[in-house]
Amino acid sequence: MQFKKDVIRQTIISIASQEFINKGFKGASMRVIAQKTCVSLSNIYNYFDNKDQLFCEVLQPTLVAIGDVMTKHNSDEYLSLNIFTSEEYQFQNLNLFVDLIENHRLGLKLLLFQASGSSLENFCDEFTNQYTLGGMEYLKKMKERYPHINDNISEFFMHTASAWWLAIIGEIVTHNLNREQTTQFISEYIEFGVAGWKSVLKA
Amino acid sequence: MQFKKDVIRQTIISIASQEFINKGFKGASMRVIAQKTCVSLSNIYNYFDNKDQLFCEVLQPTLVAIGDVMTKHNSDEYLSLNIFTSEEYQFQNLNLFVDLIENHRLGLKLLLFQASGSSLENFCDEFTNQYTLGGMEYLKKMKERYPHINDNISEFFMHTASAWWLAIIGEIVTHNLNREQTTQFISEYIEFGVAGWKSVLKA
Amino acid sequence: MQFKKDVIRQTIISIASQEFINKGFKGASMRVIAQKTCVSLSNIYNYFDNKDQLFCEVLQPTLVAIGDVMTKHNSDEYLSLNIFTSEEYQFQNLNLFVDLIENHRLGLKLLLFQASGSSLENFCDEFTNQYTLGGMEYLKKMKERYPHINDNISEFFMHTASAWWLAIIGEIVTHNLNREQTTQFISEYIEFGVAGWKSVLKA
Amino acid sequence: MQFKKDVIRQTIISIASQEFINKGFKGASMRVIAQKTCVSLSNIYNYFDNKDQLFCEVLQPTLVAIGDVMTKHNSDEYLSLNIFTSEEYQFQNLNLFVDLIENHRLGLKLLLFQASGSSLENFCDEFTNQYTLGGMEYLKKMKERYPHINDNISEFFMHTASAWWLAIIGEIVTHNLNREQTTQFISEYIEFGVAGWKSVLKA
DNA sequence: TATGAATGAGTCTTCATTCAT
DNA sequence: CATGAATGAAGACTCATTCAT
Repeated sequence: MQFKKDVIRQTIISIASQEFINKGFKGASMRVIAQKTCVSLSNIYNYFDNKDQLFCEVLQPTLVAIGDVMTKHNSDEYLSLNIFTSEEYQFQNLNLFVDLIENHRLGLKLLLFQASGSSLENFCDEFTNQYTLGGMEYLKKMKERYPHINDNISEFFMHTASAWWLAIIGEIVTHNLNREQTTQFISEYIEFGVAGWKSVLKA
Repeated sequence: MQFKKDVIRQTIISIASQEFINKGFKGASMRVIAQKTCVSLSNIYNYFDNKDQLFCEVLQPTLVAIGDVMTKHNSDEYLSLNIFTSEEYQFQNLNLFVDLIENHRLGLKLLLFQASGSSLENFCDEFTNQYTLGGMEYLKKMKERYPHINDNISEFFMHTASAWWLAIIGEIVTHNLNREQTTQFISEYIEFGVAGWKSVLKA
Repeated sequence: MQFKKDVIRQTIISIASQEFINKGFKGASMRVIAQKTCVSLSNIYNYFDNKDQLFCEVLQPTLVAIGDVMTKHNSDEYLSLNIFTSEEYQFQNLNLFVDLIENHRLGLKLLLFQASGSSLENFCDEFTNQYTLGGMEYLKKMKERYPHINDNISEFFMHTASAWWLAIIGEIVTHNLNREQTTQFISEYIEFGVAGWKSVLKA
Repeated sequence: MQFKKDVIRQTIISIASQEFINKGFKGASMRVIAQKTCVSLSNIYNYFDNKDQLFCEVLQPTLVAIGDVMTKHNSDEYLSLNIFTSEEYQFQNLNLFVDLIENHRLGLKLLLFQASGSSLENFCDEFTNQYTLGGMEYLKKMKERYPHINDNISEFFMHTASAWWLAIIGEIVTHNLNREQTTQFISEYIEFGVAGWKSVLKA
């Protein structure tokens, strides 16, 4: 029973995911999702409270994964100037993002381009803002540890840099680059970014 | 009279544009557009056949501008190896895009992120495909004119390169970079691209 | 087991009662009742056939009590002119109603104001009609026993007199008068009514 | 055109009124109202924003009439002890209420018994509260003008007295008393009330 | 040109109820 | 006895669009 329930639940999520991808949050229809899942429309509401919650449920793994990446990315072990020279750091950071994209391609697509109208429609903006704040914090700590660096960075610049990452991800996801392509793509961007920051921080 | 008609028409387009930007094609409501324009709902249909056509009309200047850029970009005057070395070319090409973005920020935003559900929802894909074909054509002509270059370029590579531009534009548009920022941004990318192509074409 | 079953049954009835009071028959939801009772929705249907029956079950004690009052009220012991003079009668009659209201405040509220949509929605009307018929019967018997009274009473008048009582009850119940207030209230009305009937019957 | 619109509007209101009377606010269905009006469901929403607003619109004349009665009832001309002795006052006051009931029988029924679930469901309570406050004010002014009266009246008593009137109205309306019956009914109550207040105020 | 009226299909969601387990 | 799953009908309401005037 519980088994079957889980199966149906997953089926709904899966079908809904496709519908949301194809039609967007607004354009997707609960009726159609029900029909394609071969489930009565009302029965969907035994599994999910409403359309928005279904959408969030579809995106939950993606959101969790993003949270994980952010947590690791902001962890103390990165708090060193090695950021700009250590190949190891670059590699880890690279894999972090590549894995995220590889495993949550659809979710990221949804989140970035198809969430309009849902409660997650501002996720990207909020994410960028948080990421920006985190970046400013990080900068402050860096300055404490390495007093010679230039920390005169505008919040706007930081914001743009944050938005940058989302844009990169959006691009990769939009054009269905495979792992290899993604890796190369991102590694180039990391190179680019590291060089940029080095220059800016005068580190 | 004709004057007034045009004014109304433009007002509708203007308001509709805002609505589409804020709510997306699906989320925007003809009723709301009518109310905000202080025009009767049915009267809108004297100016535009239907919602989709209104959306297209909103985007027409943008589509035209994109077409122009493409035309110039593919015109014969660029059909020379100067592409990779001439600074003048780079500058022209750069301004072409910067102008496009500057003048059609909203339209591009609409086209790239809010067209889901409309007849233009596949515009980006189609555009990329066409651009890819155009690129392959261009490559062939180049090979005819400069036999020593390497034209062994996969269509996939060309496709990615095409998608690339749209992504860049999307990014700039999403984050509301101003002209100066945009210029710097794109010029860096052009540098990047030119170098890339030079290397790939062994030119 | 039977014990537990009864407990659950009573719990459902109790919760349902509150829901019906707050939302009315139509507005109350079986789902909500189930949730508040911490019982699965479908299990309610092991105890009650349907929403309407649950509603009736909630009201059963009230209906029984009303029936009792009516039975006593119409019993032979009252079949005497003492009705109009005996203080004892008045007192009994008074207590009958006060007890009814005291013990079935919620039920009466439900019956009078929240039964719309249920099979009991016409209870008050039917009750009034029956009460009217009973009154006419009573009048006939009285005439047989006390030929000198005037029995030329229209059914309409009797009907109004019947409706009267329900209205009084409704009022008391609506405004949550306590026992003391209720007693005074009703006793005044009884006084009023007795005087009225005395005059009408020329008794 | 405007004529037809008004006709339809009134038809909808009329049909809706019946439906609300028969089924209550919750029980009435917009679909059914549309069908009975021979109007498409969606067209109703060209006339009324939503079900609740339709309900309020149905009740508007009644609400206005109630407001008028209250205004007159609280006007300064009544601010005299004549209240308890003048036959003229009693007559005016009587007619005020009888007219209200005569002209707004259905509306009052709706308001008193069928508004559950609508935004007017608390109208009676609020009305009673306001009426109570007004009564206390009135009492104060009376005391200023006629210092010998007893103004030691609890707000609860005043509240009950206020609720009283609504109950009376409810009763008359519920049992469809005609004008003559209503007049007698209310005149009796006025007599009752005047006597009561005289006694309480020791006036 | 402009509009108010009208519509049918559609939206998401909730309903009371049933059934297999 | 209890439940989770399922359902069809219905809920209010919105949609883009049409049409007569």
